[in-house]
Amino acid sequence: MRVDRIFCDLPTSALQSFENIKYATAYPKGAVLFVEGQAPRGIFVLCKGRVKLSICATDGKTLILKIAEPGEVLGLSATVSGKPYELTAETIDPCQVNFVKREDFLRFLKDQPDACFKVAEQLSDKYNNACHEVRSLGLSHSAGEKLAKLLLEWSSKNGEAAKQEPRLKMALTHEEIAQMIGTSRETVTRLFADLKKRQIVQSKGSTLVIRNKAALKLIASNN
Amino acid sequence: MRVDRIFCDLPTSALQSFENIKYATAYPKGAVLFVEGQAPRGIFVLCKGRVKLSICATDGKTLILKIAEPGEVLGLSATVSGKPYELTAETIDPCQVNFVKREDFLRFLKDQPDACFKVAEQLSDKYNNACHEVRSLGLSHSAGEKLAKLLLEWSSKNGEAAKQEPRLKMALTHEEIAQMIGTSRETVTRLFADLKKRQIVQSKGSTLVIRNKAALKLIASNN
DNA sequence: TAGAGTACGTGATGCGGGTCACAGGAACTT
DNA sequence: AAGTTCCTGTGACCCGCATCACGTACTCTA
Repeated sequence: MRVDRIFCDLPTSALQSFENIKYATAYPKGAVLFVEGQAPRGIFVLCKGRVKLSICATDGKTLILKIAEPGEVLGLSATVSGKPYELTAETIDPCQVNFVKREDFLRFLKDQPDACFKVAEQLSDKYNNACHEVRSLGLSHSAGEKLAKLLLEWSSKNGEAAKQEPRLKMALTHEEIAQMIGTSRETVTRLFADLKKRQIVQSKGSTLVIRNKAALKLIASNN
Repeated sequence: MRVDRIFCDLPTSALQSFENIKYATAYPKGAVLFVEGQAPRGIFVLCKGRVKLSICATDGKTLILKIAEPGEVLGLSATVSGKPYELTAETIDPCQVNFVKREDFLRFLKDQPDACFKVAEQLSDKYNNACHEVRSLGLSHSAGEKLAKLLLEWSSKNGEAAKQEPRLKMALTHEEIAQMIGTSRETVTRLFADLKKRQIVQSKGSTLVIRNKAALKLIASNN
């Protein structure tokens, strides 16, 4: 039942030393694991619950980069490089987290080459995601396009991938969705209204049904 | 005279094995090292010259992420993770490059824990940069703000950091600058015109003089 | 059951900046 | 010296969407 999957296929000796340095912790909903700009204290392996990762500007404007799910390692790059956390992590569910102090973690990496390689892989993944984010922010123009992409991405995560009329429960407010695609709350509302009018989606209570996946893909790709 | 600085403070045994797997190569100006979407062939350690890193949309719109300088390792994350290159690398000077094949490099990492840690650090740095890019794309609004930031960044790299009237030679066209800050060529032209009219910068031939650094910082920060 | 707080829906308005179109300049070719 | 090609400058136009300013609905607490 290991949830810190990143290290789970390591030799047992390595697993053991990881067990020795980790602190199992629980956080309530709305807790802040770390804030952008802080000196790195260590890594947080998310075992249960979801964590919102965001950056924000001086004027309060916020951009949500992703919602982290169990299995992810948070604060990894800052901890490795020693530079400040580059984003803010805040729980949006009650969470179960394994924390490892920076010094302990660095020592662990020096001692366990296999773990070090795993970390490199993790970091590559994170970099990849960041590049996708850059692409969508820098090249996708219309807000509608980004919303369509987001909906498709969600539907593919929910195990509803295959169905041609995927359902997904909207766990986020319009405000938060707006912060994910870098637009305003009102625009998100209007976009949803438009999608409904065009019969592309349909909302039943708090779940959203994608009635016309093809049309949504058309909006997402290209113009 | 080691230019692949990332590995230069490794034990000599590690250095030696790196020497054995690297291919020293020269590229002319305008050569393409790799293209986004390609399967990773390996890493490119840039020793001399500059390389333009960009992503581009289906419609041809391009975003320049950065201009890599000697000492940087290109294609690292793709090579480590095995996923496709996430961006395109194209030389803009004649370049001297050390190439290492993916399999050789992975074996090298497995054998040399110290190198592996260095790589993790490198990846963290890259991730950091990507986060800054995301921040500037997602939160900085006006094109003017981004241009000001870019100019300040350049002036600080040129050893002209301290001077209060830094000079910098414009090696890029307006078109390329536009692609760096995600705007159109015409907007860049207009922004420069405006900065000149307001006596903030001044151009002498192909070099640009920043006459009012404070004003430029004001534009860059905040609004 | 009233009131407060938070999310949603929608019109009116205005600005940033993308796009088009064209006119000088500068630099390289033959 | 004339032609090509690439860069720069500038005006006109217009569209997406941020912002403001409401009104409505739903939930939570007292």
